[in-house]
Amino acid sequence: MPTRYDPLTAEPKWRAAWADADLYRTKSPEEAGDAPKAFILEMFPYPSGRLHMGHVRNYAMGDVIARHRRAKGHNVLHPMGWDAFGMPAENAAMENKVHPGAWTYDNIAAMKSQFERLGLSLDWSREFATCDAEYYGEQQKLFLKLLDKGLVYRKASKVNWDPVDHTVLANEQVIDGRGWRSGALVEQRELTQWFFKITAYADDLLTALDGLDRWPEKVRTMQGNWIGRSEGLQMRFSFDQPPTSVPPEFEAGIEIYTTRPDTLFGASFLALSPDHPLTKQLAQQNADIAAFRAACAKVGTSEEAIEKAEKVGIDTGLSVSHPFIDGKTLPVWVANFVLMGYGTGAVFACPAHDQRDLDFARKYNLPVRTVVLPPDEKPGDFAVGDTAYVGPGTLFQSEFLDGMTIEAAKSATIEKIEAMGCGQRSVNYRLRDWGVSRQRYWGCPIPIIHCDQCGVVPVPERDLPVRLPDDVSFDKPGNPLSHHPDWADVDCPNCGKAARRETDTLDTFVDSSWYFARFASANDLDERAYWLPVDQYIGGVEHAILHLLYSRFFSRAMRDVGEMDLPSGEPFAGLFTQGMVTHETYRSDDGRWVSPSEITRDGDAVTEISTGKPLTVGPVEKMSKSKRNTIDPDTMIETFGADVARFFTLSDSPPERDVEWTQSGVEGAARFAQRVWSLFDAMPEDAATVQVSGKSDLRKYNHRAVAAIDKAVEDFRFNSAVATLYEWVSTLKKSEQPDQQADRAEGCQQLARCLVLFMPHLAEACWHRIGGSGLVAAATWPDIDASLIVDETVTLPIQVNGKRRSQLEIAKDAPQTDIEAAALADADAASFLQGKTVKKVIVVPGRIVNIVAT
RNA sequence: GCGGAUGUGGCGGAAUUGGUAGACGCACUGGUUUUAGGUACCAGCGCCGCAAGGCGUGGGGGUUCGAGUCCCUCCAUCCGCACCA
Repeated sequence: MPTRYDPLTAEPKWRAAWADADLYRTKSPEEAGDAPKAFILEMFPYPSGRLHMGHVRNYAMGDVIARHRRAKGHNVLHPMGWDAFGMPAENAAMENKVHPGAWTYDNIAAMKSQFERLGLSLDWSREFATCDAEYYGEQQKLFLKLLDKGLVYRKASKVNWDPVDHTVLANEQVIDGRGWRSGALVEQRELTQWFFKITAYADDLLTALDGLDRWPEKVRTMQGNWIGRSEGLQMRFSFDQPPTSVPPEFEAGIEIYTTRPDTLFGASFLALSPDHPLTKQLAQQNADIAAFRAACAKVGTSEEAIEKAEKVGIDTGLSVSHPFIDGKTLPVWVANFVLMGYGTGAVFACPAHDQRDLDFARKYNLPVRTVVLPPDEKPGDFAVGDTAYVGPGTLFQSEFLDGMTIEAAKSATIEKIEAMGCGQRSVNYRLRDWGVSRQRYWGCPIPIIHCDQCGVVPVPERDLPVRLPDDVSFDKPGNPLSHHPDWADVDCPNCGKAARRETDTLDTFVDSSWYFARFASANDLDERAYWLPVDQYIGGVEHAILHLLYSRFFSRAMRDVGEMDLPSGEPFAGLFTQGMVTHETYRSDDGRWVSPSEITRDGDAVTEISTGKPLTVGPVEKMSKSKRNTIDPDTMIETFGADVARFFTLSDSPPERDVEWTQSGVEGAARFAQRVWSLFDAMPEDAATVQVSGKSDLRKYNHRAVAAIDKAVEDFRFNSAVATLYEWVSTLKKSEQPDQQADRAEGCQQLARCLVLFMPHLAEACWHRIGGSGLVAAATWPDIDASLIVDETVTLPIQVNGKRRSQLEIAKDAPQTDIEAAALADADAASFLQGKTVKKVIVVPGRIVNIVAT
């Protein structure tokens, strides 16, 4: 009597069995012996309180890898924790009058129970939350070590101020001029902030990208662009004015940076940023310049502003001397398109060969002088109109550079400037130092005390961790720590006088920049050198720049302060970025978004259940609360079981691409689960003990299926592995002949051990059903008999003039002449050769035969 | 503007050393069983054509005995960065 598999009763039972067996506990290096280590890590979640399908997909992928490695004899570290500091907890505190800590730990408890229902092979013994004082205390120690090493510093700087969240944002957190969380237009403010000196590693962070061969090309490119290295010349233009007209600090001249020193003879003016120190000085004496600066500040950094920003400027009245042309002077302008944050905040403009400079020159009638001659142009004829020439060519109208290529001219110019002593070859990066001060409560306190006498004093190690106070109020905007009545009041550790704690906390990206190292050295074991780097890291591509770059910086910084034995400084040897889980959207006539749980579908027609009215089916989009197109993992688990939910997220699309959640697709996965069960349910109860030999077609198929799944998992082609599982189950179900039963039993033994990566509970039930010993979750990967993978005979397609016409069965090692003869003798092929002369027969052994005839 | 990817049936996708295009799943069609329905099982399913056959991997061109795969070119979509000198 066939039975049905009931995941709701089976899944908790097998999870309990795994827990009893303590299967997923990480072994120490000593216990592991010669077994290779495998640190498999998925980006740890923010404890929002609810798991979403994106989590399920992410952790299902990591679980496949972890289980695969474990089955292949690796010592696996597969931990989980919580990225627990951040704004949502404070928002909850403001809205619901709950303490951020209580809110966070409640969420963690709720999410952990959801996690447990998924049946992931995680070692929870290393769990921590970044808001645990033990964790952030260690982070404070790290901060002080980096401070000591000069990798942390304080400076007054213009910052991105989020007027809604009342906090500072890193450049990376400003998207289109708006705060990445609040969406509010960001303002510029001048504050004293703590910075991590990520630029100290700019060059290494860039060049080391080449070595990250198990990272997606896309991520490496994005990081490369973000770091943005450029090579050029930094040089000084001296003023030709009498000294009195120039502010004293700038008497030496104006420093500029350029990547096109070859165009120096085409220079027509200098342009200063509105925020350049010289501009500020001049603004104090010149009302027009002051007004111009004010106008630029108002434009801000909003999307539209930059989009339309016309190039505007103002003449300072100053002029500088051209370094190579005696008596030639260049006017100095202030221009809105020059950024203070890049290079020196001042440029020389060569309008003929730079579009921005050209736009500006045309507007203000400044000279345009060409110095690079395109190939095929004659010196007399060549001129630029409204489009600058930026292509290749040779130098002309440039004295000693005439006739040189651009590259040669760059070098020659730099050498000459260096010889003249007014500049040098220089490398510039787009990357800025990382501002980490945040005016928030729910973050890691910066372990610093400000003393009127002693200045900035680190909190002594014995006083760490600097704990967050519990008694805080959120009724005022801004930082609750600075509103606290006495938390900040301390005695200076140096002189003992009354002093004040730093009330800023660290950017939460700091918390996630080294958590992997904490996992590696949990339980007071210093196993960092053993476990690091992470062998396989898996997470969303949205972290391609920030989190991954900061982590790479931190690993280097920690290495350099002796916190981590990781010579390369690379924390993640392998990185995989998975796609999102998407769903159709539904909208009612009156514009409401309608949840998938509130609809019925008949073919293409979708109806809202409550109103009975038709809905418009919108585009497939990332699951989000705002579009109401989310599917709740809990509901799925209660309906189909965790295995089916996990399986579906891996089955339909390649893992790096988005997967569309569909009801019918999930039902297909659920049907598959039942088919698997019915296969095993029809097997003898001792099928797991059957041993076979021989070379039947079914045995060959079984062993090839194992090999195919092995390879697909290895290559992150989970959807292909799933396809093989489907096919394999169908093949085994059809193998009903009496003489196939032993081989079928072997296939089932192997299938259970492959399936356990994807549907661990079901695989366990199947394994048990056929009398498998122990737990299949603890079983080793099936051995493959290599002799079964290769065929003695092969089926070769026969092509005539490149089109497949027939096929032939022939011994694998048949000589080419035999194959050729067999192909020419083939009746089907012959019918296509009538009236033609065979010119040539191409035999690719084991692949194909192609008869060329005319 | 710069950089990166992607483009294959009605849909998601497979084909990963240049060698049988469309595996597997979804949807759909027909059938069997049971039934109130779902379930389960069998068969079919790129396009044109009665067939023989022809045509087919975004468009066009090329290399090759042979191209989804390599080269050139154009188009479309998505993602990232964006006044970086």
